[in-house]
Amino acid sequence: MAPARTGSAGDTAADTDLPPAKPSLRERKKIQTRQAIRRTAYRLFEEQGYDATPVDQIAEEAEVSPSTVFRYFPTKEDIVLTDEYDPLIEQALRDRPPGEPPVAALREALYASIARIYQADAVETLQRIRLIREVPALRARMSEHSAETAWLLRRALAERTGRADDDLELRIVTGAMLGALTEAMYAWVDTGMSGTLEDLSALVTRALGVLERGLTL
Amino acid sequence: MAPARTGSAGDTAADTDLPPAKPSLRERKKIQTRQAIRRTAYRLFEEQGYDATPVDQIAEEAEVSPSTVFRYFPTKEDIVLTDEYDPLIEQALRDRPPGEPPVAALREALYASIARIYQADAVETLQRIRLIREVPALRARMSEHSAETAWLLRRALAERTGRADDDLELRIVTGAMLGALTEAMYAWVDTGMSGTLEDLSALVTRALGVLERGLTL
DNA sequence: CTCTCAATTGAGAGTTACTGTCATCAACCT
DNA sequence: AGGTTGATGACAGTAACTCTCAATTGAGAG
Repeated sequence: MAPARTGSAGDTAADTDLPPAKPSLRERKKIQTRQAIRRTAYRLFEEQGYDATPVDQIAEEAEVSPSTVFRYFPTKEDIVLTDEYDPLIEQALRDRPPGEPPVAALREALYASIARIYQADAVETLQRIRLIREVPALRARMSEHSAETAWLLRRALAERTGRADDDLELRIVTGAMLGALTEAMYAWVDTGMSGTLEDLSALVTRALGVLERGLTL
Repeated sequence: MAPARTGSAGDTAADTDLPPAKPSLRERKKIQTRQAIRRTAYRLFEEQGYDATPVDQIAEEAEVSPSTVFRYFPTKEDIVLTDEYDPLIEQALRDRPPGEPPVAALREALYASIARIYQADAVETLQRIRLIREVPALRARMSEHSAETAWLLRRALAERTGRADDDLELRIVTGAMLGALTEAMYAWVDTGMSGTLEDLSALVTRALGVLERGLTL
């Protein structure tokens, strides 16, 4: 559910490959506001807990009106859940050689993506994952989000296998992958997620390994 | 998330195997009220849609106060989502011979359970599934519920494999299974779920087959 | 049968997440 | 500078809950 890069600039002539050229004052202000809201929210969630933090308070401390908060994030949950990872994973998956078997391709694509996401903002990423894990409402919405990721994944796999994208086997494969990876992620959080990046990659390897071995124990 | 069989009678002496003996006037009224609310709600959801049906209206047409509705179902979503399937599946899984490999055991357990659930109230079951599929809020909560089912499944598999119930491989296996099965169920609904029971069983077979074959396509 | 106790219920007030409208104000374009 | 457009804030409204308290009703004792 990426924010779809708020309209305007670039993309008209040859793709210059430098979108962060100078997004116009307006755009910059929007980004600032968005960041202010999210940062304030994360801080308050940390201090008081998610449920105990009303949107009005977030608005007040972020120096915007409640209306504005809802303009930027349709729901309170979205403040935590909105991300731009999906296109990243999708791209990484497309970059894999066509011959590669699906599970292997996904594994490699994930390695690349995880590293990137993690580097972008490690602290906030961890905070996010912890929140998602601990707040039921967020966990619920998250798995909804996963369903969309599954769909995207399916389309990518459909392309590389030449199957229809509503193919049953394909659906099952992506469903299983997502299920396994989600579980692996939660397991990672349970371990205290201290080792961070390496551990997470190792978990992904083990998870996909189990799948490849036909779920034998 | 079974309602835990509302307290009182039976179970004190030898288990007489007839719990529906005579649950006392009070208990019977409670069951009636619960049914009235749920039935009314399902009817209204059918007529007007889930989102367009306020709890107050359900209360009014079910001849109870709004407070009472919330006493019986903590959230509006629970009116649709509350079920008692989990213990059923758990039992069916425990009834399988200990030597059987996990995936096969689950398959057989599911066959038995699906048949039972379906026979209990086919119409309402279909209505439920359709609602869960179509209303985002319900889908989200449902996957939350699945997480609990996964945990239960994990405990059962932990027992029969002698592994710890927080074993990583075990988590991954159950996660993958649930993911695959959920996807299969949605696929079933997508096909118009006309063939109903047989089709569903066939889908389960195919889903678990894919898992056993290591997600090869 | 009645009296007491505990559980169930309904009424009402309050909180919070959202939605929609409208006037204001600031950035963009000419 | 001046008109247009997009962002913002104030406000009113809805609906899902939550809490509290008083009235009712079934359960069990005498």
